[in-house]
Amino acid sequence: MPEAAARTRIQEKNISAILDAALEVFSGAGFRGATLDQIARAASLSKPNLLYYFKSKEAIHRALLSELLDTWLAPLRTLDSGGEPVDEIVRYVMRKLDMARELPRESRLFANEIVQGAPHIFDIIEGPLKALVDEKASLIRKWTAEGRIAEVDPYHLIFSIWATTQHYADFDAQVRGILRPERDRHFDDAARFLTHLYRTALTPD
Amino acid sequence: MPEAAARTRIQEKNISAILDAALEVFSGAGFRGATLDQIARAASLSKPNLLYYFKSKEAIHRALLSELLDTWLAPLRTLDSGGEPVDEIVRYVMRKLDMARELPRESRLFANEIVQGAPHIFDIIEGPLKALVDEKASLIRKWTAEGRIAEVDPYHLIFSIWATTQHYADFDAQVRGILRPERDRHFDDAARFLTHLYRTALTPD
DNA sequence: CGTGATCCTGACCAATTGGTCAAACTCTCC
DNA sequence: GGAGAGTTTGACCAATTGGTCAGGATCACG
Repeated sequence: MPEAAARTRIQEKNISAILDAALEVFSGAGFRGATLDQIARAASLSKPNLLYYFKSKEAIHRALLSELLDTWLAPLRTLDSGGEPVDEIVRYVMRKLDMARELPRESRLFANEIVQGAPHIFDIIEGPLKALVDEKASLIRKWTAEGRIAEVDPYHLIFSIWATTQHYADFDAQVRGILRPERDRHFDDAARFLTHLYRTALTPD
Repeated sequence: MPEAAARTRIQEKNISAILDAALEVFSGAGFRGATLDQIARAASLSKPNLLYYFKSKEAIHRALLSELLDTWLAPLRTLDSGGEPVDEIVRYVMRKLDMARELPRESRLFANEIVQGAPHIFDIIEGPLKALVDEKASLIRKWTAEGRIAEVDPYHLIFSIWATTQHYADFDAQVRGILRPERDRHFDDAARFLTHLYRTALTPD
């Protein structure tokens, strides 16, 4: 890939076309399931031209993951010590659910990666992601200690929020097969259900 | 594959070796990520010998999925109208969580399949699975109507149970990366958390 | 023990796939 | 408008992969 520092107009356009195409293909087929030909076709470029911008399939994948990781974790970062704890967490759930609706490809990209053992991002999970989760977990523990939310394991609370929200993107095929809903209708129902679930479980007795 | 009706001792042994090897490989790499060589090696057979028992890679995958589907859905089938509703559902959650611990490969096999759009089992999802879920959803609705559990959308309740429990198998790499726990310790914490989550959310006010 | 069915293998094949390269084309900027 | 950097491509390659096949080994059974 040409230097990021000074990008041509053409580079700008093609690199973002490639990343978008790669997101489409990788998220639908996983790393090994995706082929350079598919990505090239989706980006309307020839295969050698792809490899002019990225030196390998791996390089495209790596670039995609690191480009999207920040976006993906942004909602958790905004979990803040100001505000009413239960509201704060329910708001986080709603933001994550919105992301599952708006960015299902991104969700599935990470799902594919992690289901297969996170071979390309395990160091990020153990490092920066763990650090972020640790930080938010102790915030939640503080809230518990102050009696402002019910006593729950903060790590498993976070896991359950990830699981329940991302489910609607990652397992979309199953959800649609069972509900056969009109477009996106079920997200509203999911929002209502999850609000109830977390509000009742977190409100201190 | 030779007739199921009358199986040789050798067939019995090799077919189950193949299916076990295939479970290992497919669950870790997805359908396209898996290769016949890997499966053959894991089963200690030659590749042509694999293809003596199953006529294609697809055939192995199909056989695996249909063999495991019943096991996988058994816990939902046992959700029964007898007994206290909240206990009944919490018991279902615990059984699903046990399965994530005991049968993570099976969970990941289905996860891989569904994340990638369920190409091989969409008809099963729309058919028998939907029928089963519909049936249990109306049981839950009945409980709601009788005031024996809180008012919740039964479909999204079931989705959330699948999501939260299977998460520990499917996203194991992430869970381990963040918790770094001693072997399986975190399943006990998860059980406690999920019990609290569903008990409080489902107990009628 | 022999014979037919079952089981197994090495050699092979065609298609796909990630990747290379030299040559040609096109843009930018003086 | 021309020189040099930047961009694109067709032809090609080696490795991998799913699958075939003819023949040989082994087993069950009368």
